[in-house]
Amino acid sequence: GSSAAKEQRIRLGAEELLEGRLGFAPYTQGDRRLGWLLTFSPSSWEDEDTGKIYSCVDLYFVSQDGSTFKVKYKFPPYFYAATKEKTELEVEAYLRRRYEGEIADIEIIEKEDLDLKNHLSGLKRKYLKIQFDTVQQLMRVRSDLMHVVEKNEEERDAVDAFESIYGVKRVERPQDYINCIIDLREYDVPYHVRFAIDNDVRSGQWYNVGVSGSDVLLQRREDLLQRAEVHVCAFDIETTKLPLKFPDAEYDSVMMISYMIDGQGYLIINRECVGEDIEDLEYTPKPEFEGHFRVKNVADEVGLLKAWFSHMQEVKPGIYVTYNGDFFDWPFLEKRAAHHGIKMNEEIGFQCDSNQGECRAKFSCHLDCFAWVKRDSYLPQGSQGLKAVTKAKLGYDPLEVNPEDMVRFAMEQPQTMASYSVSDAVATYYLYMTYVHPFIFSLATIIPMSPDEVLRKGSGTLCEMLLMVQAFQANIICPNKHQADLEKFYNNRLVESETYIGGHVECLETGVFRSDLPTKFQLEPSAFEQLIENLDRDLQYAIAVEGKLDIDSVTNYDEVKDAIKQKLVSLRDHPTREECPLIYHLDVAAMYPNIILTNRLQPPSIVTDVDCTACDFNRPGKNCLRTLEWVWRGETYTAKKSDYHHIKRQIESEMIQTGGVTSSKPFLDLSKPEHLLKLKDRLKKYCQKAYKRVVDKPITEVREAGICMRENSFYVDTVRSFRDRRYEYKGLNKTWKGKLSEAKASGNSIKIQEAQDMVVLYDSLQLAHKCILNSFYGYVMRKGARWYSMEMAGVVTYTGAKIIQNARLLVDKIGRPLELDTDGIWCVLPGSFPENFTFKTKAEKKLTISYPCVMLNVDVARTNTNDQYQTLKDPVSKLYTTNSECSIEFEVDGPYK
DNA sequence: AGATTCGCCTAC
DNA sequence: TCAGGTAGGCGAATCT
Repeated sequence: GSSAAKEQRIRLGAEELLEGRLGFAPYTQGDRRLGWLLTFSPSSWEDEDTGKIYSCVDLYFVSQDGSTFKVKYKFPPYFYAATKEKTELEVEAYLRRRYEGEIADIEIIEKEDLDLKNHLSGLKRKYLKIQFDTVQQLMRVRSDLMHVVEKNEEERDAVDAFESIYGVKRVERPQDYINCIIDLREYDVPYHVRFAIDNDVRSGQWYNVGVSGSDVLLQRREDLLQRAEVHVCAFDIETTKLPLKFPDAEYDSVMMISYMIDGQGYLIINRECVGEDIEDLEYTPKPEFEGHFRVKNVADEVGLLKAWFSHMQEVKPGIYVTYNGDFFDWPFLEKRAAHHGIKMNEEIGFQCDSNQGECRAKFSCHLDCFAWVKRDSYLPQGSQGLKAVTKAKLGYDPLEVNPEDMVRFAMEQPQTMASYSVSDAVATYYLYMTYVHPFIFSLATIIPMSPDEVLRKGSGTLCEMLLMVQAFQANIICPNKHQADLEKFYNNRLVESETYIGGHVECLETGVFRSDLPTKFQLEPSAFEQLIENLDRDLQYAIAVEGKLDIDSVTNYDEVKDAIKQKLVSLRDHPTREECPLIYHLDVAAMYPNIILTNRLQPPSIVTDVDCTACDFNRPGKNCLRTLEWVWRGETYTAKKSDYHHIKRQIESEMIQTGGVTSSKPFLDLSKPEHLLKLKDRLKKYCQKAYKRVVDKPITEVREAGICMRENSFYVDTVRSFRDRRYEYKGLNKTWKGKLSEAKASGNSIKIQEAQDMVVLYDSLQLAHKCILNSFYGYVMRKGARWYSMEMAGVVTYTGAKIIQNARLLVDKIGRPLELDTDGIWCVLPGSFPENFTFKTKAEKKLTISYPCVMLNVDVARTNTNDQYQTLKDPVSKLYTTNSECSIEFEVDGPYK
C-alpha cells in the first residue's frame, strides 16, 4: 500500500498498455498455444485479491502465423546461505523472525559443494534456500546479510588469532544465531537468468504454452527445429553534421531513415535537408540481396520521426537490427524525438541506457550487428566498419560516400544520397539475416539469457553461463566470484602482479620461402634412421588410432610402408641437399580445449595435499592424482615486507583527502579496497625514493599442480559438449562444400548460391564457436570468474608450450622450422620428404594419411596420453573406470606455394 | 640521449 | 554488475 507500490502499479499498467499496442497482449486464458520464445525479461505482477506485488518473468512468444503474445511466469527469486554445521534449523527460525514479511520461504536443501573436503565420498552441504516475493526484497535482505557475513568472518579471524597466540580455545559466547551465518551463495545471479536455468527455458525454442488459473505451463517442443518467422526491421539513419565533426543530436537533425522489413525496403526523406522529392528506388548489389525501396517524402524532421514510429507500431517488429545503433542511431533518434516533445519509449518501447551503451526494449530485441562483428566475426579491428564487413562477409563492394560530402550531396545530388542511404540498410539487413540471426538464436538455445545479452556479453560471461547451467543440473552449488588477493607476498616482498607463462613463440628464420625456389637442407641422418626404425609403429598408430581401422583389414600395408621407407632411406643417405621445399603449417587442432579434455583439467580439480589427505580415495599407490607443471611469473615491489608494515601502521593513523581539498576522513573509515589502493600508492613513492625503482625484475618459478582425476566432471563436460557442437558445424561445413562442388558441376545457379551461403554460414558458426571454446581456457583467469584457477591456465599453456617445442626438435632434424606460435609450426621440408599415402582395406575403404602429421602425432601421444583419466560409472558405489585419453592431435595445412 | 612505459593492435 | 588469457611488435610519450 506504500506509494512505491502504487507507482509500480501505474508503471505496470502503462507497460501492459504499450505492449498490447505493439502486439504482445497478455495470454491469460483459452486454448493451449504454440509459441517460439523470442525473448524474456524480468517483470512483476499484482495479486488482484491481496494487492500484493510479486516478481515474475515476462515471456514473449511468436506464433507460427507470425502473431505474437506474452505470458507472465511466476517464479520466486532466491539465494543460498550456509551456516555453521548443525545450526541450520536455528538459523532458519531466526531469519524468519528477523525478516518477517520480507522472506517468503526458507527451505533447507543439500548441494554438492566441490570445496567441501572429502566431498567425493558423497558428503553434501546443507544450504538455506531463502525465497522472496520480489527481487527488491531479495536485494535488501542480501545486502543486510552480506554485512553480517563479513563481520562474522572478521570475528572468526580474531578468534583464530587469539587461539594461535595463546594456544587455548576461547570460551564460546552464548549462541547467537546471526553469528552462525558464514556464507552466501548465488546471490548475484540475475533474476531472469536464474529463471531460465531453473526452469530450463531458452530463447529460440518452441513451446506448448498453456495457462491454468494464474500458472503458466511450458512444454518444450524439441521436434520443431525451424525458427519462427519473426518480423525483422533493419534500419539506418543519415544525419546532418558540421564539417569535420561527428553528428551531434543537440543541433543536427535526421535527413533520412532507411529500413528493410522482412526483405521490403522503405525510405523516409526529410525534405528540409534533401533537395527534391525522391521516387521509389532499387538497390540490389547481388541477385540474392534484393533491395526494393518505397520512398516517402515528408516536410520536416518531426514528420519523419512520426512516420517511422507509426510504421513501426503498425508492423510491430520483434527484432530491430542496426549497425552500431547502440552508440549512434538509437540515441540520436531518441534525442531528436525528445527535442520535438516525443518520448521514443512511449512510441515503440525502446530506451537508451548511456551507462551501458545499449538501447533495448522489454519485449523486442535490438540486435546490433557491430557487436557480432567485434566478438564473433574474426575480422581484425581495421576491418570492422560496415563497408569492410560487407566486402568480407557478403562479398560485394558497397557504395561509399565521404562523410564530408553527405550534407551537400543531400541538397545537390539527392538521388546519390538516397541510394547511399538505402545501401547501408541493405547491407545491415542481409548481414543480419545471413550471419547474426542464425548465430545468436543458435547460441540463445543453450545460453540462459535474452538474445540481446547473448549478442553483447563477453565470451567469458557466456562460458560462465554454460557452466552454471551444467552445475545446476549436477546439483552443484556455484562458488562466489573470485576476488584477487591484494596482499600477497613473495620473497618477503609485496606482490605487484602475478600471472603465468603463456604460449610459446619463436621466430627462427626470416626471408622469402617459395615452393619453386630451391632451398638448402642440412638433415640429420640419425633422425631418419630413427623414423625408419619406428615406421611400423607409426603406421600402425595411424591405422588404428587415426583411422580407427583394424590393421589386418589393410591390403596394401607393405606397399605403403616400402614407398615411405625408400624416401626416408634416400634422405638419410644424402643429408646435404638443395631442392624445392614443401612449405607446411603443422598445427594442433583446438589445442587448449583438447589439453583441458585430455588431462581432465578444471578449476575445482586443482588440489593440494590438504585436499587429498582428507579424501577417502587417498590410498598408497593411488593413481587419481596427476601432477603437472606450470610456470609462475610475478613482479614484486622493491620494498621489504617490514617497510610495507611500517607504512601501513603510519597511514592507518592519518586523515586522507577524499575528493576535494576540504573533505578528508580517517583512513580507517575507508573501505578495504580503498585502503590497499592508498597503501600501494604510498608504497610506490617509498620504493621510488629508497630503491630508485618501484618493481623488481620479473621472477619466474616452475611449480607443480596436483590434478584430481575424480572430481565431478561438470566443467570438462561443458567444454566437451561445446567442442563437439563445433565439430558438428565443421562437419556440416564440409558437407556443404561437397554439395557446392556438385552444384557447380550441375551448373544450377540457385543451388550454387544456396550451397555457397551454407558454406559461409557454417564456417562462420564454427569460427565463432572456436572463440567461445577458447574462452573456456581464458575464463579461468577472468576477473571475477566463479571458477577461477591460475594453476589450471598455467598448466594448459605450459603443456602446450612443451608440445610445440618437442615438435620443433623433430622438425629441426628433418627440415627447417621457420616460426613457432603457440600451437603451430611453419616449416620447410625437402621436396622428396614422404607426404600423403592411402591405405586400402578389404571393405574397399580408403584411409589417406599425411606422414609428417602421423610422425608428430605418435610423439604427442607418447608424451601426452593421460593414462589416469577416470570416469564415474556408478555414483552409488563410487566406482570409477580408468582410461587412456589423448585428443591432442596435429593437423597439416599445405603444402603451400 | 637513451631507457622505459604506454597505447594500440595483432597472433594464437 | 563490466570484464576470456598471454606473447609480442611498433610508435609515441614519459622518465632518468
